[in-house]
Amino acid sequence: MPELPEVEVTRLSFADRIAGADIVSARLGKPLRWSLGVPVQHLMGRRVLGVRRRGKYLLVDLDEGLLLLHLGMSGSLSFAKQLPPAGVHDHFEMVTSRGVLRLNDPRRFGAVVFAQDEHDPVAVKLLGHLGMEPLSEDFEASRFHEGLKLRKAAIKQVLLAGDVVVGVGNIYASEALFLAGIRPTLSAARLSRPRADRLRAAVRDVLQRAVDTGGSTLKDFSNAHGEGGYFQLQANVYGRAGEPCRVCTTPVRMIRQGQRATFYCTVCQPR
DNA sequence: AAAAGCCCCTGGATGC
DNA sequence: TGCATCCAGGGGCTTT
Repeated sequence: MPELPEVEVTRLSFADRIAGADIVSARLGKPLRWSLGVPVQHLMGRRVLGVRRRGKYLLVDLDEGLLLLHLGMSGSLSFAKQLPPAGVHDHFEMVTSRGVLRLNDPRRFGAVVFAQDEHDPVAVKLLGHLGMEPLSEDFEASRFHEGLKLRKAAIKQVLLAGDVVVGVGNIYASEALFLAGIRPTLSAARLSRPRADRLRAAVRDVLQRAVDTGGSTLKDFSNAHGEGGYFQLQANVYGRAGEPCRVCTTPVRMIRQGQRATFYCTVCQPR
């Protein structure tokens, strides 16, 4: 579910409010893809310093150590003074002096991991291979083009892989390629510098617009206040198989790349 | 080294 | 109504 925009929207919705909070208690539900790694008691008495984001991970900085949170495919966070009793899909909860932080994740592909710092082996395993941050200064055009040149795989799959640029998931990969006029099946290595620049701009543009509209709520995404996003309403191709392209009216085509659906316009994205 | 497949898991939609 | 099948916003791990 959550790609970079949804994770960032989530972060923005509670980071300021939880900063400075003291952890009173914590509990875990069913196992997630990765679980804490330390007893929950380890969190008690710690203070939350702030919340950062790296790719699709949230990094909750504590006065000692940090928590890596991942929302997987179906995760969402809530943060409020008070929350209803925990349901069957609430698998992590942290009571703090400023409110309760809770992770709801039906499919349990998400993760809550404690790391001593960013050099902790578990942090290196999860974050070490990640590519450039698309909305930050370090997303340099030349590095992007160089990274793509090393990859013969389809550009859509290279975007999804996250080792050249992070945060671009299945929705925004199709959307960015549409904006850039690039066919998703084209080998990444075959992108000229001008086209790589165009794609870089499209990735930034689509992700920023998605953050600004509260992310995409396809099914059940909501920020930490429980509010949904609206980006899905302006999707050009994602989820629109057979419907007319908003630019040229040609029916949008859906194909499969590595078990994932890809949507594109055969006319607006000629190659 | 890179690429392709395989899973992890639950729930909703669709079809018989 | 019941049951089977397919699909879903991710990504680390194993195998080629």
